[in-house]
Amino acid sequence: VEISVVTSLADGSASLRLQVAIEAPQHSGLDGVLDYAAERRLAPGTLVRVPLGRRQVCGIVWAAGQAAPTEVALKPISHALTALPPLSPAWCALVEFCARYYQRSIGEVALAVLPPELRTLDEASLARRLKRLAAPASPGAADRGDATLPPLTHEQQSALDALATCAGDAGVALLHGVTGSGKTEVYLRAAASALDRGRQVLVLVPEINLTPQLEARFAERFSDRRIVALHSGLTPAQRLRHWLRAHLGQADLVLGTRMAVFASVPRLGLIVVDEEHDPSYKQQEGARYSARDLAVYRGHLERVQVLLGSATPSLETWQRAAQGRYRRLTMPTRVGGGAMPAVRIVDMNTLPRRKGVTTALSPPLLDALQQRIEREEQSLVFLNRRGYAPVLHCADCGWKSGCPHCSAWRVFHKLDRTLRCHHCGLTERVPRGCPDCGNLDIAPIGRGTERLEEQLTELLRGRDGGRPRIARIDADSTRTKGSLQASLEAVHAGEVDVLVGTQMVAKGHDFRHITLVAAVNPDAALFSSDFRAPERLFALLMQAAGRAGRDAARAAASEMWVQTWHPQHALYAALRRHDYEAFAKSQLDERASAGLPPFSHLALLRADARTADVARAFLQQAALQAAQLPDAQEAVVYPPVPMSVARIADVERVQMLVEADSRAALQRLLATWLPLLHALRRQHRGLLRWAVDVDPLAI
DNA sequence: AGCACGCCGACT
DNA sequence: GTCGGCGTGCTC
Repeated sequence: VEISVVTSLADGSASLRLQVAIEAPQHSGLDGVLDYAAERRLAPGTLVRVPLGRRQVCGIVWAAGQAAPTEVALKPISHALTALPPLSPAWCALVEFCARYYQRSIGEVALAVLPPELRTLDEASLARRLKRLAAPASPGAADRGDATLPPLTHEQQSALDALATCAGDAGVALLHGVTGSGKTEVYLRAAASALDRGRQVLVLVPEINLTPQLEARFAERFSDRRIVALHSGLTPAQRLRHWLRAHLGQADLVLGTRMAVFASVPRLGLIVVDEEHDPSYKQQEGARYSARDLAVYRGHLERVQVLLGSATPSLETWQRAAQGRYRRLTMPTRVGGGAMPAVRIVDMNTLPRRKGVTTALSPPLLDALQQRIEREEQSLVFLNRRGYAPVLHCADCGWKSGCPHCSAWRVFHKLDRTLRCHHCGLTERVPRGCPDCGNLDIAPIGRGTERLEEQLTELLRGRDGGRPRIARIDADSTRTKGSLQASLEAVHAGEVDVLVGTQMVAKGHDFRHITLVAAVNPDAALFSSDFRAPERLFALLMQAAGRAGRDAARAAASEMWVQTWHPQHALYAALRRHDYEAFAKSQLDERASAGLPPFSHLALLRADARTADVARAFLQQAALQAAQLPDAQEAVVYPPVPMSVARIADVERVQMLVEADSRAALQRLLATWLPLLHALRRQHRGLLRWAVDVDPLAI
């Protein structure tokens, strides 16, 4: 910690100079920590309030090298929140790494990952909240008996044995277990071991929706321990309270979404990343960090074990395990010996063609669904597209329901008779007739979950001969609080015959009575320009398949149906055999020959502007600048291209791919290049913003 | 990002 | 004559 004495205050009194990370976005140009004067020494990690321009902002005392000399007279710190224990050096190191790696300012990252409420508190209200937290001791160590732990399978036992041999050491383990193999039990036992050593455990899940279920499992097992959740669904007050409990060491288990990787945890003993392959771990705005990658780094930093779990690991993780950098633990069979669902590929080409219907529900699938209803079993029909139909169309004049502000169609939602743009949010009532020619006969093209629900209601019969009981779960049906929970409970209670949903239902939920899962129209991802689309599709379908037959007694009869126009595709062949390893190998071979990740490292430079010309010109200039840099030879900068949705809310979006053989080379280039872009920006009138995405997931 | 300052159109 | 539009620039 470098704190030097300065004597430049107006009244001539001696004072300390210290560095403070403050909340200032990347493009503000304030990329470093700022210097302030203080009358006494403050530990790094202490929360402070400081003047910045004409306002007061929250800051964190930062440990850093020698302060850069500055001409600006130092302003004094307004006050320090010393009631709060300072953030640890390890926490600061994690933030610093994140800022450097993802090319954002330290202050931006540090303040953005604190609970918003904490940034606004003054000393008095902080003291009040801390006092309230201090009151109740740990929830009575009443029923601590580990009486009824479920027996472990051999696979679970050997995974845990392997973890135990290096417990307390740093190191990453990949727990590769098929759906239903009991990964959660391994998490629970590994957590128990860390808790017994007096440590805290951090558990990451990809989606908010999955926290209640996992939280319940942990709460049931560790009834004598305090568990807190950290995710954006909490009220500001809850989030602050939970964060403080973690920070003060009162919470033994911290469970949350990607933001939780930054939880301040003084006695960290284990990090679990469930469904480590899930794209939701990548933050998509601001500092675009990967919570999974940061978890690995944090484990390394704090010398604790990191457990990455998945049935379909990301190829990056798989590759590292193959290289021996991660320890691989494999659980290839389901608990109770249940079989994986038999995969049936329905060749849509062989079905009689009906005019205008391209993605029909095939008769064999409808039969299979009907049979499940008769047998009082449940089915899940998966379609990754919400709304009634993706576009409306006028057959007379050719009008389509485009969004006036985006290069995208507006989706027809029949339930509330609206046309909605899923990109900018524009929502209007469906016009009575074609807006261009007045034709009253405008028709939906394609199908979303609303329409699928409607079609299934028409085509299936309930067990009593009446209407089938169909539930739909997607972002629309779960908008109001508690509605997802209510729908899930209806499914669990057997009040639903067929569950229709988007990927929201394919992930993680433990349905006991589902014996058939169907993917109605998954083909689009096979021909996406995004090289990761097949990996995502395979993971999603494997995960969806895993919803079937979770009750071992019914597993033998469970099936996964896939309707496709490309039944010979290698992805489906691998899916049919539940052969992740073969799929991963073929994908890695393709990636290797194409020089794509994990065999190269990517960054995307994005530019947003009112016109595509301005955005493109900025990126072209930026590419020219990059070519001048000493590290230019180590990277390839590709020409700018419009993003797949080129315009959103009247903003044109263009991006440029940067590729390098090594992470270090990419980092070197970005570190020297991006500062130049702050200056370049000023030369491009009409450029709204630029940003870099390191290790982008979608390109 | 805020929050200033700064120079041009429709109102009391 | 002012209120206010958002362009430009600065914050230790």
